[in-house]
This record gives sequence, C-alpha cells and structure tokens, in this order.
Amino acid sequence: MGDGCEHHLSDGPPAAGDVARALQDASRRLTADGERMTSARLRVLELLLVAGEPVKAYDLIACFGEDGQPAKPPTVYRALEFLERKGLAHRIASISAYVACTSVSIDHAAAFLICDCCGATAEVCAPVADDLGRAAEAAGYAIKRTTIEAHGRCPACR
Amino acid sequence: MGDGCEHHLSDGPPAAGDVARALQDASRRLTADGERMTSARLRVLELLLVAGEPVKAYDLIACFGEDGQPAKPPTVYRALEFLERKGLAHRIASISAYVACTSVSIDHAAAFLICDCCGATAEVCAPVADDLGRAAEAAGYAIKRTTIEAHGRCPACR
DNA sequence: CTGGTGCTGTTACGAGATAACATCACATGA
DNA sequence: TCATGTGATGTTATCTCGTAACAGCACCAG
Repeated sequence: MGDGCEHHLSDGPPAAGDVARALQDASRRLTADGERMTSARLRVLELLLVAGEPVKAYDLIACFGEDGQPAKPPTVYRALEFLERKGLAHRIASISAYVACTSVSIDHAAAFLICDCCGATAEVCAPVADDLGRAAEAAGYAIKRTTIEAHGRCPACR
Repeated sequence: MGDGCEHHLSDGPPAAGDVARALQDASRRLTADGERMTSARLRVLELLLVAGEPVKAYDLIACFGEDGQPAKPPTVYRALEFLERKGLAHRIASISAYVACTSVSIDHAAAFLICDCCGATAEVCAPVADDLGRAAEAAGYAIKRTTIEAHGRCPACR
C-alpha cells in the first residue's frame, strides 16, 4: 500500500468477472490434478485475486469471513501453503506478503518487481532465473527454488 | 543448520586471524567513511563472521554478551541495519537470517545460493542482477534494491 | 559550554508463523 | 454397508521476528 503517494494504476484489482473466471480455471485445474479446491483455499485465492497486489497474511486473516469474522491463522497459512505449492500464489519474502500468480506458464520460477511507493507488483518471468541457474551450476549447487525480488518505483510513481 | 545431514565443508567458520583482520578492515573503512564502528556493531559483525553462515537475529541476540548475557533486540537489529546499509552484511529474506558480506566489491547487489541441507551459503556476484535490471527496465520500473536467493543443495550435500 | 546529531538502553508491543492435537470428510476396498 | 486410511479442518497455545516510543548519553561544531 502507498506510504505517501497514491498513483497506483498498474495491475490493480481486476474486474469481478475476471476474478470469477480465474477462480473457476483454478478449480478445474486442481480437480483435474486430483486435488481438492476447498472453501478455505478458494476464499484465500479470491482475496488475493481481488486485491491484485501483495497482501499480508494477517490482512487475509482479518477479511476471511464473508461476514467479517476473522479466520484462525493456521486456516489461512495452510491455504497459502497449498496455493503456493500448486503455483497459484507466491510468497514475497522481502515484504512477507502473498500474491496471486499471474503467470500463464505453469512451471513458475517467478521474479517480482515491487514498487516501494504504491505497492504495485509485476510478476516477470523466465530469463532472470536462467542466469542464476548458471551461477549456481558454476558453484556446484543444485537449485530447487528461487526467490527473486526487485524493489524500486513503478512507471506511475517515478 | 543441518536438518538431517552433517556434511558442511563449504565456507564454514574462518580462522580466528581472518576474523580479526576482517574486523579491522571494516573498522578502517568505516572510520574513513566518517562512520563510527561502535562496540555493538563490531560485536554483531564478529558474530556473523565467526559463524560463517547465515545466523538468525535471535541467535545473535542470545550470544551477544561476551559473558553470556543476551542483548535486547533493538541493539542487534540496529547494528544489523547499519551493517547492511554499509554493505558489510546482508539479510537473507527467504530464511529471515543475516550473513556477513564476503564480496570484495563494495557496491554489492548480491545473490545467494543456500543449501537447505546443511545451511551453507555462497554469495555470488554481479551477472545475475543485470538480467533482472533489464527485465525491470522493460517493465518501466526503476530498481533500487534486489533480493536474489536460490535454495537447493550444496556440492557437499548432493 | 551549548546545542545538534547520532548512538544506546529499556520497556513494551505488534506482526508473522507454526506446533500439537482433536475432529471431520471422503474415497476405496472388503 | 461398513471399516479404514488419508488428507483437510478447527482450536488452542506458543514461538519467532521485528519495531515503536522515549529517555539518556557521547561527541563534534560553533
């Protein structure tokens, strides 16, 4: 969220229809995968999609209930872990927040550009991780998972 | 720290002489810079150097006093913030830990390879961040700071 | 010796995340 | 149909991580 300025054009919350469609797509993909899209998982994904930007876990916890009832932390953390495992969401470690995955490709390895001014984030793909992979190989490391996050200012806030 | 195996050859704790030398170098560089290398900062840097791998903030807090007395959290967090600002230490966001900077070049933008098995980390430099910079430019973002971390297995643990 | 600036000490608390255990839902095979 | 195993959830409690706020001190510049 904005600390000072309020530009915020980029990404942003999508139309309601888009969210519904994304939720349906996700559900279908999961059931096809033999996984269960339970109500808690669906709700957390919905909240992430509606936000359209990184959200703190405790913000999710606070708005979890349709009626305004908060959830218990494990409920939300379990859903987040599941969504992340399935590539439907990502944790952004540098700000301890979570965001719905916007990348089309299933096999992720995402990188994020994060605006310190308005909070907008862009998920960028591919080329970044390659470089890192090469460096890892040179050092003899076998990589399983990457965290790639760049902080700065988005086009609107510059 | 190792969760299961205990290989752990890489990096590791350096000889006492090396630590002393690194501390002196750091002190000189700071005073030349017009900064003060106070006892708390020196102590935290020493603990990081001796460990030779990422250390949790509360572990630093616990071993802070020479006599075994723990420090108060702000003491350590302030020192860490300072050391990070000066490029003498880095925070590793994906595991909420801190590590002394091993890179020779002053102007950092470091990337880390972290072994999930034994905890060893390698700090790799340069080429990685370039790629990310290009992606950012394409998206119109101006980057100030990056977090690049890869998890996997080190040569010894593979 | 006076004021400003930056560092330290201390208390208290807010935010982030997980352990442990009981219970429930549901598919599968006897 | 019922037994059973697996995975999801509910609940309590706790742990870890990090910071706000304020008082006091150290040191340098004028």
